[in-house]
Amino acid sequence: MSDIKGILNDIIQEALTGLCRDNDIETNFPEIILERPKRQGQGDWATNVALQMARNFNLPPRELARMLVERLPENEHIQKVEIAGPGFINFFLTNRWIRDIVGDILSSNDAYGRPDLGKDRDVQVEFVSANPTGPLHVGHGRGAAVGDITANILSFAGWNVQREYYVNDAGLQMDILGRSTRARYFELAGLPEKAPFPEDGYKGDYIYDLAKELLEEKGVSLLEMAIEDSLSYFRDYASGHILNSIKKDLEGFGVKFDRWFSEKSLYDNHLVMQTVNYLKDKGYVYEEEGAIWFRSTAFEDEKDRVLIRANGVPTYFASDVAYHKEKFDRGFDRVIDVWGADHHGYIPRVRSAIAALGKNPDAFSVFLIQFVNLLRGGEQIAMSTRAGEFITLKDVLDEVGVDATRYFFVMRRSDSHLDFDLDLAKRQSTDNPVYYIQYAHARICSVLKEADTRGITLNIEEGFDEEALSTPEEKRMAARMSAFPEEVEKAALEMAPHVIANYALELAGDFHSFYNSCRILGESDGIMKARLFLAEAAGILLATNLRLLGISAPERM
RNA sequence: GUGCCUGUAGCUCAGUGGAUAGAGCGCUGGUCUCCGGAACCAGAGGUCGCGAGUUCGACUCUCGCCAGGCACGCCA
Repeated sequence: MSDIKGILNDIIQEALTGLCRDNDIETNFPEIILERPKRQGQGDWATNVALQMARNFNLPPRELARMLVERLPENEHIQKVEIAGPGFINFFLTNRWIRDIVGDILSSNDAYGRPDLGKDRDVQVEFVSANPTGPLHVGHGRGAAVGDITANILSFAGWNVQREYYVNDAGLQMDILGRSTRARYFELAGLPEKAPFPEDGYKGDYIYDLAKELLEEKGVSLLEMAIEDSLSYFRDYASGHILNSIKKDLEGFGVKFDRWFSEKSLYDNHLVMQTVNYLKDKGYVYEEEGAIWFRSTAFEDEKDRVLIRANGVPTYFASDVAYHKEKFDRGFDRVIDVWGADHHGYIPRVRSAIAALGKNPDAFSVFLIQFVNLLRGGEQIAMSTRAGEFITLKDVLDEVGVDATRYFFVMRRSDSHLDFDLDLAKRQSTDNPVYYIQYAHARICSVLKEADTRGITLNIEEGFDEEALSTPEEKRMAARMSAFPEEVEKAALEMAPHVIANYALELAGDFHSFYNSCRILGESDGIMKARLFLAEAAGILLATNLRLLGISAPERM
């Protein structure tokens, strides 16, 4: 491996330690910070260590920098070292690192840049988890994309990832769904007065569709059914069908879950009551005004929470506590929930419950997803879930396609609002970042293919002349490629898929600049091969990024 | 009222203690005899919401304001 940063770090460390010893200064100095200067003329790498240490030495930073530079040993990677600005030390490298980085990428291929953060530990990512009471809307789509891509990144980073969807198929909402469907069925059968539509019912057209299906399948036979039987029949029929279409939508979006976990199963297996009793045994439960409370204020919540209502019905929170106990009992080292940002107030009580259950709340993290603002031609599209008027995920997928939809959902930090412009997303032009990235990949494939048809053979084992790569565009792209391991590590640690989305866009931009200013085929053999290897490495990296994003990497467009 | 998130170029956003704050779109002006012009280059455009503080150094950390969003149920 070529770890130029590590090499520089060692050299500086050594010089600094020596300098400290000679001057009777403590050698427990802070970590040496090395970064890539943004500006040209400031070298390939730079350190501010002289600025940080100047006080310890009681010297002006520039003077300390000079003393440090004098002590730096010769190294094949280093061309020259300069002191700049207030006391930065800038390193100008020989081209050796470019050969190393390109060689690494070509030999590691799609494994290049894999950080071993997970060390094969188990992590569960639970996301989407929309109630089966209606189709997935755009907000769920963002959660789906963020969850799925985060899972991809964690998996790439060495975690053993399980994707799970929590199905809220128990409770009051299900009954309302059943009554809504039943009311529409009676309405279509011409008897609306016999089953009035519930006040808080689901008004979307999809309920009519379900009722129509039932009329076609079962005729009017359900009109005669006793009310208790018919309610559960309509409820199960509606939730079952809606869940199926949710599964189909997600599949069409390229999102595949390892497990669909039913809330109802928690009740069927008595896990909810067992969990409440467990907390009771530990002394975190008390009764007041007829309800059973969890003493979450013993941990980090601002008020205690009801587990069992006065009417004997458990709250949603009760089953959620049971669910999280179940998750940890399955042995995950980390548990990640992806929620809509409107649920943020819920975090302290769940963390409290996890702590009360004797689990480590720091092994649990919640990933909040902010709202999506859907635009068309710059104008916001008005939506109302209550009135059943909203754009569904499927609508968006049908209109703009999977690749662009996935990209747009993760191009911004998850905790900030997202403007999603449908017109921009489906535009197949330079404005659209997805096509920009895919186009770079296709171009690379095209050049490599053209090289092949011209009978040019490439074998990285034979190496190439890195001195043939001399333009700023080539170095810029190579530097970007060498930064990929840090970027993917950052994306994994911070669970930040937008880091990958941005990186891919920047690398694509570097490639387009390079391609435009550097002729490849037809140049002298040394230059041509060096550039072909460079392009091939960029292609591998673009493909890796697109794979992490779950976006296709076309060879032709 | 309390808590959380956000405030950076005309617009949408990157940037979690370093040098002259970046990118895309939009605007202005350029670039192909040639490997894919769905591309590239250049220019204009900023009191980083406001004000203090910490620091050699602050868009970044702390505190206080201002503005927008969200949450504060025996709803889910």
